[in-house]
Order: sequence, then structure tokens, then C-alpha cells
Amino acid sequence: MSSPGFAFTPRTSLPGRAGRTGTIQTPHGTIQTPAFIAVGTKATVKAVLPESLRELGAQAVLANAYHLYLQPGADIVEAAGGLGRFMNWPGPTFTDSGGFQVLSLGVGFKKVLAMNTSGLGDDEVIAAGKTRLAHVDDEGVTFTSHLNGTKHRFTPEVSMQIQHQLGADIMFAFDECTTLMNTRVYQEQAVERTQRWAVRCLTEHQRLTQERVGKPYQALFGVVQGAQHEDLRRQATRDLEALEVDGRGFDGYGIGGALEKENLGTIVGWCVAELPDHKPRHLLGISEPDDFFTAIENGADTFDCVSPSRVARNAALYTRDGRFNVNTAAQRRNFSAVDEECDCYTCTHYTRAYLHHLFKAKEMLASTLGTIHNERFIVRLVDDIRASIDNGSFDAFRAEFLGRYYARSAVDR
RNA sequence: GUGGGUGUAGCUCAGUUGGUAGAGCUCCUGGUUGUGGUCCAGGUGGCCGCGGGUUCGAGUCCCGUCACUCACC
Repeated sequence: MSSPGFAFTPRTSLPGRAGRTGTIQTPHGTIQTPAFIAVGTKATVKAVLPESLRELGAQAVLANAYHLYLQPGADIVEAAGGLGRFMNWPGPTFTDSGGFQVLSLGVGFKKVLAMNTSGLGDDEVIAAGKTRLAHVDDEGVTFTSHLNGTKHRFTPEVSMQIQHQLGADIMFAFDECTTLMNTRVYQEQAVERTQRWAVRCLTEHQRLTQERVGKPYQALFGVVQGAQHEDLRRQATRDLEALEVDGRGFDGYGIGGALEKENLGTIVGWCVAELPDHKPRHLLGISEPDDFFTAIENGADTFDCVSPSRVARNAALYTRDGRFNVNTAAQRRNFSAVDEECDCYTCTHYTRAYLHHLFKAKEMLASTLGTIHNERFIVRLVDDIRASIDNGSFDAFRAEFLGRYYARSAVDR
């Protein structure tokens, strides 16, 4: 059953593999896939104007339900006319469910190593100076706001209500993200919990969709967990795909959770193998150049990641010859572009020496120019991969791009 | 001129009863994968103003000296 205003149409397939190009149709425009979705957690891609985002080729923006619920509040965004209207982004929008915050506010991703989190008290310290701000139970998650310490409770229903108010074209089901440190037993429990939550998300989503007549259709993606375990991943995917409420299932899927570089392609492959061709697959939180090729080859269609913008704000910039820090002494008198082959606003108007100066002087424009470049670099890379699939040169392009990017001659990056 | 204070890393300073020096910032180099990120980690860098003395040993105690600074003449 097709959904009004939302559809995915595959175009070209990668011979012998799951990779493909295609088009996602949303009420606010189309997305050519594979595509990189810019992250604007708090209804803004930090440091850049929406006009700049559009100019650099971003096709869509992803915001976060947890952050916008806390500030300014989902009702405000709704009253403004929805996320896109509110932030002046006319194109397609996504919202994440807040599920990831179960992890990032909970055990603290990569901040706490090998700590057994079960059975700890309420205010346990999870790292030097860090107090655990989220606790999971079977019904939902209790958060302590990182802004003002107030208590909040997210359930699948609450997340869906918030996301419907935010009004993004594509929403994600509320899930529990785990780490590779969790035990197999815990991973099983988390997957089961995520599945039960998925049913509730879909049910609430259908209820809200029917209730909100006249509003643009909002698509809902289920999220696959299961960490590095093949049986869990496959079962979780099958269970999600089998779900239907009132004759309607998920519109697409997110692949989330614990992923390592080494098994990323394999894990995406397991999930994709259990999914139908006519629904898009979003890989959550990935943006390293080699990861794109691997994930796309194995069937991922869209990506989102904070890395390009976060890293840019700390002076790390991408080039065809690898990433480098523009705030190092070597760039002080370098009057060439960040990347001579880049067509972004930053590279066509400014020099490394100028960016070096802006970063050293802690000027705001440093973040803006750096982010414009990094977002463009990543968007373009994925665009180029898409083009390479369409014209049959994927493997050649991969070999050329990665060979150069990771060559690390290091001499004059 | 007299009396007091201060001289320790590029900068601002800490150095306990004497046991061959530390912090923050700067500087240098990394890192950042569904944003708890104006952030994290590591590193370079000192004949402790200078010269004597006491002591096994002095940034620490004593004498002298220079510089800066405050107050009073």
C-alpha cells in the first residue's frame, strides 16, 4: 500500500550487489539516493544558513525530537508551521526519535568503557564529572534534561506525538541504542524492547495520522538494532518488516546501533537482505568516506552524521587527499584553497591562511566557512557515488577516491 | 633619599617545616561517526633576576646587588 506523498523508487542497481540509486518522494520534495542528510539537531545546522545548505547541495535536514522537545518545545515548532517552516528549510526534513539519547545521555557513548551499567543507582557517576542522565525500562526512558535538570519521560507514544508535532517528512521509531560493550544477553533484551516499542510507535503513528487530517503525510522508519550479532540483526529486521497496523507497515528502515568499521558492510548486508527493494534504508550516524562506499555497496540509501559539522568547528577539514587540521602552523602562510578541487563557497572565495587565522582568533566565521566546506565535501562525495552507480563506474570511482584519500602522503595536504 | 612589596615557563601565578620545579592560558600535534561537544587527549617550554654565603643538599635561609612597583620625604 502506497502512502500519500511518500514513495521510494529504485533506479539503477549495482550489478551483483545490493547497492542502488533511487528517488525518495516526500511532501516537501524529492531526495536522490544515495544521499547524505545534513544534521541540524536543534533545527539548525550549526553555523550555516539554510540558503548556504541549499547552495552546497544538501537535499534534506535531520533534527532531533529530544532536543526540540526540551527547547523550544514541540508545540512551538508546530505552531510555527512545522520544522521546515520554523527553520526556513523548504526541503525534506527528518527527525530522529530521541532513542539515541537513551545511549548518549545514559551510559555515554565512548565516554565510559566496559562499565556494567545494570543495577546502578539513580545518580551514579558514569565518568569523571558526568552523571547518568537517562534510565531505560520496558515502558520507556526517563531523562534528566541536560539543560536544566528537570525530569522527563519518553515512551514510544510520546516520541511519536512529539515527532508528529515537529512535522518532519520522515520520522524514526523510538528505539534503544546499545554499545558493543553490552553483553549478548543485554543486546537480546534491547532488541526485544525495541521491537515492542516499534509496534507501539506504529500504532500511535497510525492513530495520529488519522487524527491529523489535512496535514502532509509523515513517513515512519523502523529502526533495526542487534549490534554485531547476525541472528539478532536478521530477526529484528524481519520482525520490523512483518509489522502492520491497519494494513500499513513502516515506510522505510533505519539501521542503527553498535557498528564498527570492520563489520559495517556485513551488518548492513544482513539487514538489507531481509528488506524489500521498494523501501528506503537509512544508515544512522555514518560519514567516513570509506564507510559510504561500503554501506552503499551493501544497500544503504541515506545517511546522516554530525561529523562533518562538528569536526569543522574544531578546524578539521576534508580534502580529496585526506583530512587535515587547518589550525596547524603549516597552514599559516598557505594561500591556496582548502581543497583546490572543491567547488564550495569557502574554497572559491577563501584561503587556508585566512581560515587558519579565523580559527586561531576564535572568530565565528571560522565555523561557518569550515562547515560549509565539510558539508559540501561529504554531500558531493555521496552525489558522486550515486552518479558512479548510475553510469556503471562505482568500483573504479571507489578505487580512485579511496586510494587518494587514504594515501596519506601527508606532505602537502 | 627612607621604608615596604615583587622578581619562578611566552603570559598570569602556585610552590608546604630547605630534598635538583608545578597550574591555567598561549604555543605545538592529534582526536571527534542517529550533537550532553566554544570540546577531549597528549606534547614543547624554566641556570627559579644576578652574585656570594650557610648546608650533604637552597626557588625556599643569610648577605650583597640589579630591575620593577607602592608609600613617605
